[in-house]
Amino acid sequence: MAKKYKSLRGIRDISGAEAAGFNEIISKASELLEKYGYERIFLPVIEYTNLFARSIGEDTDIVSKEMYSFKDKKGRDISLRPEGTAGAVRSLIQADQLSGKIRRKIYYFGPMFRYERPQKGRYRQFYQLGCEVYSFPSPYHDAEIIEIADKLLKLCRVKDYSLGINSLGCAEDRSSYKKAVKKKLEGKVEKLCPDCRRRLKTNTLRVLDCKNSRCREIYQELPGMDDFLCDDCGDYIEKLRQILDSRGVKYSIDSGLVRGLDYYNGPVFEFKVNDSAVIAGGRYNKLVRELGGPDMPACGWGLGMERLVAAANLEPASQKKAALIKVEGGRIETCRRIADNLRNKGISVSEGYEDISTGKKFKITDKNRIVKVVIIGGEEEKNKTVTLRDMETGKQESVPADDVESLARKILAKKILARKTDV
RNA sequence: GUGGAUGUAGCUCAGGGGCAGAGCACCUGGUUGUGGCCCAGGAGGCCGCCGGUUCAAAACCGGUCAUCCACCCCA
Repeated sequence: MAKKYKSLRGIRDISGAEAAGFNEIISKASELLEKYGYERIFLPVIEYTNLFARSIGEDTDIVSKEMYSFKDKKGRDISLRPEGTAGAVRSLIQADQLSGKIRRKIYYFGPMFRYERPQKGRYRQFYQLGCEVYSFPSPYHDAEIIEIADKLLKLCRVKDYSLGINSLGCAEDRSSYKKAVKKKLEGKVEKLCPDCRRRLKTNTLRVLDCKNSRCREIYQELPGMDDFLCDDCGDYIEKLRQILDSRGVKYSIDSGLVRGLDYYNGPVFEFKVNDSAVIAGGRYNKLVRELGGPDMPACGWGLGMERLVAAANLEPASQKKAALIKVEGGRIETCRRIADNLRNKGISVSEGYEDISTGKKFKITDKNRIVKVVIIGGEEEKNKTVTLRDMETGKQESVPADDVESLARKILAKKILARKTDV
């Protein structure tokens, strides 16, 4: 037997209930976002590596150790995108969509790639849905994307999620805060965990996110970021809080929330379920400029599909389904005509023309959890009728073949329940 | 990148140096115009891969790859 091929490490196939969940979340999210004026864009999954290095930050873990990078046939350094924002900004600048525009709102969905050890809710190829607003900085925009995220989680019936908010301030605020943190910790470096000792040098603010209890104790004494915010940044986050309060969005201030991408400044936020971030984002006012575009502030978030599907309580997809079974004496033309008639009525119809026993056809129908079956055979052809069978009750009735209305009504009539308990 | 657990049939797993196993699923027939239940039969495996120890390895040892979990980090 030939060798069986396997998918790459951390790269999975998504099918069945999970795939249905993806479908449903995408349709809920895009409907919601479009109501707010966001337009979908489709972006490439590969870009030049330096786009990500420049935007996300050379020293971040994502760029320094988690990028799926390689050389193409001409030796160019390219990477599979680890997130969506860099490509979105690149695309808008390239098409000159930002200069002179007052506002631009976009959303995207697709696979992202990070070369990490796979774990629960974390894969090398994973899917993100994200949205972004490019416009003058107004806390109403920050509030809007947070509100949309909140609504989406509610639409997906996610239970027990929490929203944390923080302000990273502007570059000046951050650098004075960093200095203060370093100074305060100077004499205590030996007491910190090895990770924090490293972070202190490479990515100072990340120490605040440490889970180590001894580190946390030490950090209790640190001043908060909010003490270092300039008036503008302080007013901005305050205004955002007021707007969220007035819209009934619940949140808490989380001064340890620092984010792993360098391009953020100002407000940042995370929606968490069981300590795992499901939707996270913030403001990035300097990014467009950094990537060669005009001075265009922006904010946005990204959503982890695998994590959201796992946390969501979605209704099973609507079950407007029927199967069509041709038995001895039935004509394929008749079956096709009736199947199409029903499809025009919004019913999903699967036809089975395999040359197998009738029992087998019913068995397949049962396996596919289809409850309503339209049977067409010699008897029906002669009487110009079809037989409609309910697989749950076992009852059958005869319906005129071309009375599409009544046939469709009967198929949709009873809400189809889950299959009799599999005992 | 670090640590732990686990790789045996499609799935869930048992076994433990000497015949490759169970349940579920699958296929055929009983019943070629009727599924589930029942009965009878069947198919399916280099026991993850490579090497070592041994008369003999699925089992013991080493390596490797993969999966899961935790850490790091992140969505």
